[in-house]
Amino acid sequence: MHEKFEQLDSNKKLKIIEAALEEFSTYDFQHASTNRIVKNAGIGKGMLFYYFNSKKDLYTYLMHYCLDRIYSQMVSQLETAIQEAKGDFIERYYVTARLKSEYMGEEPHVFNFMSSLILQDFAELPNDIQQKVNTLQQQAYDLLYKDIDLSLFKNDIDSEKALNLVKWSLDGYQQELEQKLKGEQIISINLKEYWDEFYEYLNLLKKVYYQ
Amino acid sequence: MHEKFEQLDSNKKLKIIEAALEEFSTYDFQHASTNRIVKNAGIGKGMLFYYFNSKKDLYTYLMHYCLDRIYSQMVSQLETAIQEAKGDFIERYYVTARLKSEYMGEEPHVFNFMSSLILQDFAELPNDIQQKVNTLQQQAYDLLYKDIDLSLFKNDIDSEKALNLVKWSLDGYQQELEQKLKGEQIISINLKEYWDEFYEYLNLLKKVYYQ
DNA sequence: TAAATATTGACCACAGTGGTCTACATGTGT
DNA sequence: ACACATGTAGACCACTGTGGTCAATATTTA
Repeated sequence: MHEKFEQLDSNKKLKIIEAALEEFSTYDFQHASTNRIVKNAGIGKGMLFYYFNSKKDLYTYLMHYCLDRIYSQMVSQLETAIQEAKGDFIERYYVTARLKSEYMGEEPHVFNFMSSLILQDFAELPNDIQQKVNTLQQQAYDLLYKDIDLSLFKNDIDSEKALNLVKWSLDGYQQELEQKLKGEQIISINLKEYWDEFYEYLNLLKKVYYQ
Repeated sequence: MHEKFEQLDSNKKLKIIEAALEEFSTYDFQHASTNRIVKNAGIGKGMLFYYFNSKKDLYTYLMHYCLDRIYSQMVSQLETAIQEAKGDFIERYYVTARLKSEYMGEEPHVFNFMSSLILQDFAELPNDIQQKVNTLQQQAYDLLYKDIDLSLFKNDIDSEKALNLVKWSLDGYQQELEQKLKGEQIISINLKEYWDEFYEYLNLLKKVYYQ
């Protein structure tokens, strides 16, 4: 299908993919512009349609590209990280959030594209894409929630609700962190500071929810 | 400036405003289409430019319209709601979240437009708009955080961090609720169920953070 | 050197743009 | 009944941008 494109020098390939991902993250399919994509990718208009049959073909390629990439990179990492956290849900969610943050730093285009994808009407996506997304979400969910040690929680609280509250708390901190980092330059010293602060919140959560 | 528009029958006025708000919530200023606005508002193209000088003029009008509306409707309600909650931060945040949800149900177009507004680069907005937004945010912040009774919290926890954790927890629940309500028809019975559940979460939060 | 392949961007027919203006409908005061 | 002001629609304008093509070239390969 895309032999010509796959045979390309990987730098050039990446540049085209990133330009396209950025365009499709910013505009929905209809309003995304192949002209802007080729301009940002630094290639002539003709090449895009030499590699891909159509705009739709490119879009479909990108969906599979991102899903496969996330799958191959995230699942194994998540597996080992969660294994280390054992049955401690707070630790589990912490390492998950941290992995997510790191991935967002490494591959922002992939991340943003996937974010905009799942915001769309799920039913409009091709079946194979829907299936891949479902599989991925199911796997992540299983890893996070299977064999949690509920005995860590205080006896007199509803542990199911407590799990949600922990989740929302850490999601909230993460969102705030993202917002902060948008404003300033990302200096790794600051970053360490933030992760330290994260850890303090973690300890507070353990203090109030665990016995 | 817009005498002709203001003199309009209020139903017609509202229909135009809502069509425009929806368009500007969906697309950024450049890609919003006056053609779609007049089509959705059910008026001829000429009328829009009879009421407003230009697309930009309409956009500016909408920003002021929404800010004034939110200001006049929210601030007083928030004031009395928070007074009832006294120094109890968890109660304060609960009533705030509830007000926000109710407003979103009543005026979704205004709400969505404002959401998309503040996601933009703040610096690009006109100065008077920036000022209005700042005033509004400051007032809401003051109402929420002034004279909180910190003695309600357990002694051995960092109350500043606890405030954030409570905030993130309730934000998280609210977001999940919104997502759920998008899927199904909004039946007021369900809605009651959700607010009851919200209250259970509230009690759990009080149990773990308050002494 | 010739053939094969990679690459470009001018070009196409067309869709959509913000905004104008003419022609007509409706109302108002006499 | 009429004249005049105001309200309204949408055809129309010049223009920008669209996805996609293709003939012309540059580059690689044999």
